[in-house]
Amino acid sequence: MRSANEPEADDATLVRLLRRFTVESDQFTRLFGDAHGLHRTDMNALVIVMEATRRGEPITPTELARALHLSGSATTTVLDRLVAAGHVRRDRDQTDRRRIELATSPTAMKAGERFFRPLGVELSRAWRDFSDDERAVIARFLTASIDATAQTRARLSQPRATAGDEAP
Amino acid sequence: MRSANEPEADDATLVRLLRRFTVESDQFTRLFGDAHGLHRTDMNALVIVMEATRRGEPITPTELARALHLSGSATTTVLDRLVAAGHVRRDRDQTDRRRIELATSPTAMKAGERFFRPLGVELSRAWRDFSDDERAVIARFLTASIDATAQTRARLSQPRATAGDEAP
DNA sequence: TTCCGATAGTTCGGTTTTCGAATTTCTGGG
DNA sequence: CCCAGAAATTCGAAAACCGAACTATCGGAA
Repeated sequence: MRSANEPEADDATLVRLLRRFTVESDQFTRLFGDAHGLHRTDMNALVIVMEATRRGEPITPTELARALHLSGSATTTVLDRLVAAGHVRRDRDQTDRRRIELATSPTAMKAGERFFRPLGVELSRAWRDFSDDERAVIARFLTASIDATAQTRARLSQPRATAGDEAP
Repeated sequence: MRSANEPEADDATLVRLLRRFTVESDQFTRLFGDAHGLHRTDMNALVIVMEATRRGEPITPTELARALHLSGSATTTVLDRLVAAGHVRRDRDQTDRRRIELATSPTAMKAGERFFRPLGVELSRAWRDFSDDERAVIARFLTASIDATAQTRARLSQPRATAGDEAP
């Protein structure tokens, strides 16, 4: 289709574009936080709890702490803020009464949807001209990039053996 | 090329993949911060200063504060930390002696390159099978997504007129 | 059953980050 | 020369975060 007339997209260009997208995306979510009196950590926590709620697998404070790379005590205060603001509810697990299941309130869910809807609409508009084949290419690209990043991170965070042996 | 046998990539799927990439990318940079005793804000600041230095357009503390969405005083202490750690240098502008130009030290630059090199290598490996045409599609997709996000953000942060009029 | 170690979550005191309000130094015009 | 404004910093005060101690609960073992 379009080999000439198109700016060449070498590896460095793709990296640059991905970086620009991540910072732009970050700025957008920060806008939501500013509009609702939530700073970065609260935003991240709310998104994670929302995602878990929507998926039907409610998250616990300990799991949230791990996801946020935050201490347990700091996570408690984060949840205190979110609960005080009416965005999150703490539900005790009845089978194991030590555990607590976090749930997002319907109002917070609605607020989030209302805020992110315009972005979804605009993205859909920006993507409407991509064919199924092109979408498949893009999905393949993103999946490969995610896997490469996760794999490199796992390798760098676990500099166990340099080669060969695995099992004890 | 590949219409069947490929998982369908509708809008929701692409959004999900983009989100997964941003969080994965975030985790990776956080790993660098942990390895060098830098928390989130210091990392962000260092990356911004690095980018400006590499581009040959050194950034000032005020611009950095705006980029970080941070107050001026907080930015000063961030810079104090980065300077104390030997990562950043403050150079007074000679033509306007009020201003200060930030510059990253060569050691910090090298450390950053050494750390992010493995990721670049892995990404290049993950992307090596994409043709020039496919890369063009991906670049077009990313550019469109960046523009859509930036445009939506600008619109939501400036709810001036609902329709029609622009110029005074 | 009762006891004990482990687990989930919170509370508490202390350190680090961030902010808003001065303060200092410098520029550019009137 | 003088003054409004800009750039960066300093100075308390408020907020976020952490590590350790604490409470409540579960799951077995004696």
